[in-house]
Amino acid sequence: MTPGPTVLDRLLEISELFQRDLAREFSGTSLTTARTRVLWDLVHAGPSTQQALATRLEVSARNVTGLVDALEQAGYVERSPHPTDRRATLVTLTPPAEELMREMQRDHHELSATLLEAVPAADRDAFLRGIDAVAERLRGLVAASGAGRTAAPPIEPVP
Amino acid sequence: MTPGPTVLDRLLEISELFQRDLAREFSGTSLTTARTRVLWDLVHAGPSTQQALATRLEVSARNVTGLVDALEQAGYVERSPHPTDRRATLVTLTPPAEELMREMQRDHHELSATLLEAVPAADRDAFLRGIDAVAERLRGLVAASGAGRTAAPPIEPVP
DNA sequence: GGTAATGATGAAGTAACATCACGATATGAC
DNA sequence: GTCATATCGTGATGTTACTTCATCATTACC
Repeated sequence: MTPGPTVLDRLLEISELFQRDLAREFSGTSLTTARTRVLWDLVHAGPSTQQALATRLEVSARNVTGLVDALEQAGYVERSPHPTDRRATLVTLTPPAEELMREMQRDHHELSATLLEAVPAADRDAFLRGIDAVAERLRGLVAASGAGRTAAPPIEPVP
Repeated sequence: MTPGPTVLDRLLEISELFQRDLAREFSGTSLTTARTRVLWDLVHAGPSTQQALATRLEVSARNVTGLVDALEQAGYVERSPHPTDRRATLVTLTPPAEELMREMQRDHHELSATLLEAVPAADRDAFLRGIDAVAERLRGLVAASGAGRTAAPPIEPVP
């Protein structure tokens, strides 16, 4: 039906471009996508136990230990004993990391604006509605366990 | 300025949902995102040397060796000697893998249609123009080496 | 016909995950 | 109070996706 690239193609391309850009920005520093997710979460949630981080980031607690290890060693984050629970550790952003995150947020908004500027003024409202609609639909599909498959290998040839 | 989630937020969310869906579809099979990229490329490019795959997928030749190893073992792909260059190996999709890829393409188009259906009919044209515009702008930013940073850590605190 | 580029792979290393086992602590039942 | 049980962090171990570097064919060039 659709001749050229489909919506999906475009969206996937955009995804890929984001990842590529992200990765390149970090190359050279000790930051990575996964570690930055931790920082980003701490900005929004404030000092947290590793367990809380694991839950919110939807990764194993063991993995968080490793990520925090790296972030702590690079000075982005500090571990301190939890005031009431002696099993737990509180992870907190260091001041330089907080400053860095503020900068990231500025860049984030700036890029958002730049991207929106690229779409013709007359189309903007419709575009925003469209994005929201697509995001919501996709959210629904993903939640509905596999209803929406980006691609699906139902058979395993010659296993 | 913008109160709720920005365009960027939405786009990033969509990226994440895609990845999540993809990964879940593959869980249980021996397919992964990276391996599927190889299959996908072979569909479009036909039988290829590993070198060609490495170039097109923008990964190291060594990595391709590993990916093809896994795909070959699972029966998705076959290695054969290159007819004229005895150094090279030709990688070809097996018939079951070809069938699988056809199915994936069908699903791909179907999902694309489903997503587009989610946006109000009156907004569709503007939405498509918007997506294209954003993709192009982003492509430009990424190409212009770091002009568009999704996030940027210019300093390395306490290294 | 000898040197240089090229194709695939072994070796070794990193990052992001996962699971499992374990020790330290909290908590809730009795 | 005490004791079983659940929870928090981490060591050990394994997988996947990558990388670079070295090696070994083979091919291409002068």
